[in-house]
Amino acid sequence: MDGARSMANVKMSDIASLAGVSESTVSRALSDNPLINEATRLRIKKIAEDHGYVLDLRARNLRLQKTGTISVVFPLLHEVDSGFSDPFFLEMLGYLADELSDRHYDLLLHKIAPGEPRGLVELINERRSDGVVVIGQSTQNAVINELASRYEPLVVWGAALPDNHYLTVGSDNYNGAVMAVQHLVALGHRRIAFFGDKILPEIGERYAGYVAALEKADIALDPSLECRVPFDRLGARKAMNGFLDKKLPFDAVFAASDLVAIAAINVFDQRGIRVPVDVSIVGFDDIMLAAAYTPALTTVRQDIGGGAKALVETLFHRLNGTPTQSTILPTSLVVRASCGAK
Amino acid sequence: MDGARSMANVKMSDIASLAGVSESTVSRALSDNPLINEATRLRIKKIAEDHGYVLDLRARNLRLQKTGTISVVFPLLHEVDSGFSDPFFLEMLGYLADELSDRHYDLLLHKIAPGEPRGLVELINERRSDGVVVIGQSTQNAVINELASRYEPLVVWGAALPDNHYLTVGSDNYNGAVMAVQHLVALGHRRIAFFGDKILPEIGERYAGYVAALEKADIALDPSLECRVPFDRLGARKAMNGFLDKKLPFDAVFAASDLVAIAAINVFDQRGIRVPVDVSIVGFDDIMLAAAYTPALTTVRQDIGGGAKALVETLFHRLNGTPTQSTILPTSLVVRASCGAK
DNA sequence: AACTAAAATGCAATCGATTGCAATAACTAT
DNA sequence: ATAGTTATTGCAATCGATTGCATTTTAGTT
Repeated sequence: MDGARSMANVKMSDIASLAGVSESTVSRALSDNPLINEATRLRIKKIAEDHGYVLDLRARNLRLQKTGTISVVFPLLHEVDSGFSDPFFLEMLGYLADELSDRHYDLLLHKIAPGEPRGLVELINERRSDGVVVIGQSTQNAVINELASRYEPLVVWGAALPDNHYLTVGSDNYNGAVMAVQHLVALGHRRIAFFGDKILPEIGERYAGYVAALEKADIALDPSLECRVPFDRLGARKAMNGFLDKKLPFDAVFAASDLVAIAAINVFDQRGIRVPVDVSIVGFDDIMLAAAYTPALTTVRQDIGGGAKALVETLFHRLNGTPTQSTILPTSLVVRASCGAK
Repeated sequence: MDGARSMANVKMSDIASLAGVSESTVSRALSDNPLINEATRLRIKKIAEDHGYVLDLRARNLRLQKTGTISVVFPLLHEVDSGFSDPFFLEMLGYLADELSDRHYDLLLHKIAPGEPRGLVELINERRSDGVVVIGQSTQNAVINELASRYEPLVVWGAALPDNHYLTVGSDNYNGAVMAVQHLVALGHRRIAFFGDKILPEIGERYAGYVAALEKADIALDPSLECRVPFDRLGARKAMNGFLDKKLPFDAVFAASDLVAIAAINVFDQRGIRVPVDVSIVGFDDIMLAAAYTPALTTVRQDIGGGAKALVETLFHRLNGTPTQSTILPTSLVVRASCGAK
């Protein structure tokens, strides 16, 4: 770990000697403290510049008791696929990176495995970051709740569950699902399947919207039309094939996410079921690839950029002590080819 | 920034008083230093545990002159799309996160805009991380080269350009492209278009492979069959539509990335050109969605997981002073439906 | 020129750890 | 017992900044 850094390592005391002043003066000059004489300030800045001086953030942060960093945590949905699975999360990450760097904050990326929620607690205790954004509550609701009672600068992307004690930012999953299903109903579909795992809070909300929309359209809910699709690719295919093997008649699918929709179209294709000719399908998320898919995916758009912005704003309000609330972002239906309406 | 942290903030000196020993002893006990008496060590650890003590990494890192963090930098390819564009990069990011967390290192995520390469230099100077992984040299080769001469713990994912002074880990783009094009040739195609922007080093290597494979097959290179597809979605569509407007006959496409291939299939579809019936297409990357696409994409697989591993290993060798070299990872052809061979 | 007010700078403590060296306690051998 | 080890523990300096308070310098007033 030595000899690795071959770059000039100028520190504040060096600049101080060079300028013939004290460290205090250098510190103040560099931070534009008005106590310092204009001429002195300029001279010091010039010297610092010339010698390529850069503040050591470790030291400054230790002194100031902050870090200039925000942790972004992804609870993994399952053990199988070790990478991030859903492009949705990744788009969110990109936007978060933008929002944070606009505020000159750094982004510390963490993944926590389903087994070990302790990770979150340690992350916080080590004081590596000034606040935490958790992307998706997954099945960790209880842990997050417990944690939030002791740690304030925490915001979660996900569903606003009734028993949450933590701040959330999330999409209006319920109404998004209602719109999706109503659209399918309007196209004349009656036997609409639900593909997704409603154990996850957000998916649960989407399922509730599905149920409500069916009820409103006077279509009896047929529980056998629900296919519990897990988040890993193989499991998903297996579940969907199992569903198809039952040979239940259905004319449309409301998929709980675009990824599920895409996987479904693929499985359908292999069995000669054509989308949207034989079956209409609507997804959820509007990931970048939804528009580029063939057929292009009808889907419920979540405002990912807006979500990232709200997450960061909410977090900074917390950090500054400004009162804030949870946010629910509106969703909208994007009609494309996969539902046959085009 | 005050009152934000409501969590108990126990520090080492607190544990020391509680245990009736000095801070030194606590420090040593917690790090299992054999100097400390077994009984004392256990007692101190117990107390620390009971009081939820966690090391303040800022302080430790300042003292030890390290950070326990690795920066991962994404040079943005274009100004338009502010998010990360390519799922390939994001899969890479996921794997890097795994590799680093296995080594108990944190991952600091950075994006640098095309305009301001200074970002990289500052990032390094602020000493926020012990090393840097740059994902894709983009068009920043000169900057990276200059930087690498002064800063050692730096590894770059990308092409091993002849004038590089920095360590790289990358795929065998050339041979991957050769395989892809040879496959198309073997299927009887003669007019094979190249879709991609060869200004980027890696794409340049793929183009070279394309040219070589054609030559070997005695097919004259037709420059009009090259379509310079930029990285942003709109620009890409525009370029491809422009290409199609020229009505040049072609029977296959070698796309420089899966994303380009997917976009191409989409544009083709809108014009009634069917894949693989009318045109065969081969992509590059094997992103997760390549298999899930309809038609499933024939593509050149890059070993992303292996790449991430090599990047991290190479970087740690650098940090430890162990001599290392650049790595070129083998690529392989994955045959699926989009080339019509299935 | 003398004195006061204001402006500019420096001193030294502090953030929370680690570690070389000195000091003390506990043992061993004679 | 006594000197000589050896096993434990503590002191104090250090990492690189920031900042309240004291101090010096400069400017302003009569």
